[in-house]
Amino acid sequence: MLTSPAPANFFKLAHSGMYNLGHTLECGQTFCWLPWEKGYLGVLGKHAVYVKSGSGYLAVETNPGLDKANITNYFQTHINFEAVIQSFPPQDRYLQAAIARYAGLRLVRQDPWECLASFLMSPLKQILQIRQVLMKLRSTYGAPISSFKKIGPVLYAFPDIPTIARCSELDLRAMQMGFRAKNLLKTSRQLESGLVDLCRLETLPYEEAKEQLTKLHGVGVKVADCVLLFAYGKQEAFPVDVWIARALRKLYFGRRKFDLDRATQFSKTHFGPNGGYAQQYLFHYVRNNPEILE
DNA sequence: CTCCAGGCGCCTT
DNA sequence: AAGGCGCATGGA
Repeated sequence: MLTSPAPANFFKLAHSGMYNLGHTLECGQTFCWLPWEKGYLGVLGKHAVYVKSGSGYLAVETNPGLDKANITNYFQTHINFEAVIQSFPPQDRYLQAAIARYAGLRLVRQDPWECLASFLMSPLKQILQIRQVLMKLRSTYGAPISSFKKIGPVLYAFPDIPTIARCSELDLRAMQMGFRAKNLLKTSRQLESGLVDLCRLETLPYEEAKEQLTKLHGVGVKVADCVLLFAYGKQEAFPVDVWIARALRKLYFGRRKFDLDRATQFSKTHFGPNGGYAQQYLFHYVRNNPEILE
């Protein structure tokens, strides 16, 4: 019997406000989407996904197994995006410039384990290298996925916690992750032992969820904030990395004393409860226009 | 060649 | 409590 191409399901996700897929999928919140034809090719759970922009909607093509709720949850097409943008201080010319330049950059809602493992790779590594490490991890330890695209890259699911936990540190180092191998391995084993329950964090307020995440080896406040923002939708999470620290210092603090606590406090009073969204705009803005910080 | 990358844990004072 | 230091690897 001849194998026919895997069937595909189609979804149309309407959204209000702008939605720029390029800015959204290449701003550094996620690492494994591939530009493909006129959209992006990626994986949600165990399923291949192809997404492209329409006028006022996202057109999504998947192989069977994902329903519309799964996909909507990832792309967050249901949120009131205009309200988020309008919650920011109108007199902040830097943030407003970032919002204008990268209009339609959205936060998505990632799988917590994949997001956590991804940002465990981030310390002292460039985004390009993070992508490469994660792609190699997927193709080595992830389950291959049948794509509905006749021609295209082979896709792999993100390896689950037990799969990583069974690896040795040397196995993981072979993925070029260097000293981060121990952090990923130890965290996977801590999660398997039940030290932290990633599912339960969904129900906890921001501060308590952060306390849980930072119990994991290799997870400090920055990585925890990324996971809280990008996987749990805690929009008050404000990850302070080298770029954001530079931006805040240069653009907002002037000669005032700067440290992590002051930065966090500033994010609350200046940007408000959607500070994480502002952070991602500023991050993408200064990273792509570093002359702003000169 | 040197410098730096979406930091963190651990060790000193 | 606060500050210093090493860490793997590769791109610029």
